[in-house]
Amino acid sequence: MALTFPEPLYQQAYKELKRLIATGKLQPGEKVIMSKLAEQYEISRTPLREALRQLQSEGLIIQDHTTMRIVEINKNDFLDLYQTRIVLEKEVMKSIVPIIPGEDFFKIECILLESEKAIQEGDPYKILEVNTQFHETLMNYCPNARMIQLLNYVRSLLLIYRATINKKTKNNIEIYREHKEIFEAIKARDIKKSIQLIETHMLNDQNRGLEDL
Amino acid sequence: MALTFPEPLYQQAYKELKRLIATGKLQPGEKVIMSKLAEQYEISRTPLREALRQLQSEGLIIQDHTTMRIVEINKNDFLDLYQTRIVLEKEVMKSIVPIIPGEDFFKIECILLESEKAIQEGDPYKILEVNTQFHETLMNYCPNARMIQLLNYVRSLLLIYRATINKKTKNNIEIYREHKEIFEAIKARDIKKSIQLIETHMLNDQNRGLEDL
DNA sequence: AAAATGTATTCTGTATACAGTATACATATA
DNA sequence: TATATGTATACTGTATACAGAATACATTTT
Repeated sequence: MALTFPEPLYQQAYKELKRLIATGKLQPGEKVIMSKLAEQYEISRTPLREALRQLQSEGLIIQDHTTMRIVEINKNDFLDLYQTRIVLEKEVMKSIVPIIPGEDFFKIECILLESEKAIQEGDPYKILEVNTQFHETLMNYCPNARMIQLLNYVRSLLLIYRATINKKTKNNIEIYREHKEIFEAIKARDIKKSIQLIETHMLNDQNRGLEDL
Repeated sequence: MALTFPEPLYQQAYKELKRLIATGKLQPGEKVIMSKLAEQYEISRTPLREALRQLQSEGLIIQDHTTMRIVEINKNDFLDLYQTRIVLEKEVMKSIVPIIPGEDFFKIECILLESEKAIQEGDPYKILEVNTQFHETLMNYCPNARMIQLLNYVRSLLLIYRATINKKTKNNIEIYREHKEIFEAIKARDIKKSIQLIETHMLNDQNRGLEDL
């Protein structure tokens, strides 16, 4: 039996803080007081600080001389992030369409089915999760690990915005349709169309988000 | 008189470590022993660890269970980074060509003149510096701050490779010519050509680097 | 001599202590 | 009442202490 080691606290703290930001428990612009957080989670400041530094270098937290804050939401930045995301998503799409193994298509079909189910059940948390899964599954076929890393980075920054963006059922159905279309183009190995569809999907996503900023 | 505060140790350490990596003093694959480094720089492990975590989240250092190492050089990764860089550089070029103010052209011309001078003097350190300046100056006209951030990130990872790549005089002249061509296209506000030239320049750069890997 | 075991040493992860800086609040001064 | 000053409190940056875990090396066993 292989013993499993508990994850170090600085990693746990990192994940937890990221979750707090993504779910809006830590609001944009909010002061982050190390000692308070440490006390709250009953860990010392040492591992917590390491977690915060990581978040800082990811741009989720900014430090102004000595006080840390959750990064502010701002429409321009949102647009910048989406513009960047689009460039990367298109390039990723270009690379994956020819190489996704045909026998893996059913996996993606399953995710789409899950998505349909989640929408019918009206479970907003699950919908978000499955949608994320759709993109992540596709993305991971990209042979360029650095491109994936950057895309993940941009997506993680967009989490901050996601926390404040309302989820409407109308949107969820739209998103589902767009995902399905993208998948069809991929299955047909149609690179041009896949790229065009992912771009449209991203622009729609951007506009859906923009309504709430 | 405005008093100036000493930079915190974790930031100083961060910069210093990055420098050590970029100059090859810390070799790719080398073990990073926190306690040794702390002793060497006569600081405690606490701020050092924070610096290391930052470098880790930037991908310059990787941790394998409990041991940290400088990230390994590897041809595939080098190509991945360049592919990513090309995508970003092209997009940046697209956005800056129409908006660089005409009255700023002389600034860029100055950099090119500096470059010429540095080549004649055969000062390899200055050549590198001026070349870097050329790209950074252009880049900073891009209104998308996030795109710049990502590009900086990719370029900072490429530093690891730069530390091991030989600089040949022949290359420097080639690079200078390519820069000059790019600048001419920008001055002519020729977006298509500028994009095409930056792509060629990047591919050449990649191949010049590849020779030494 | 090779494999297994025990032991010392090194290193990491974490908590805590302490100094110095910033902030907040009360009190004094105009 | 508004501004300045003093003082307590809170917070950060850094060093250090200590408990495991990993590693290296010596000793025993086969």
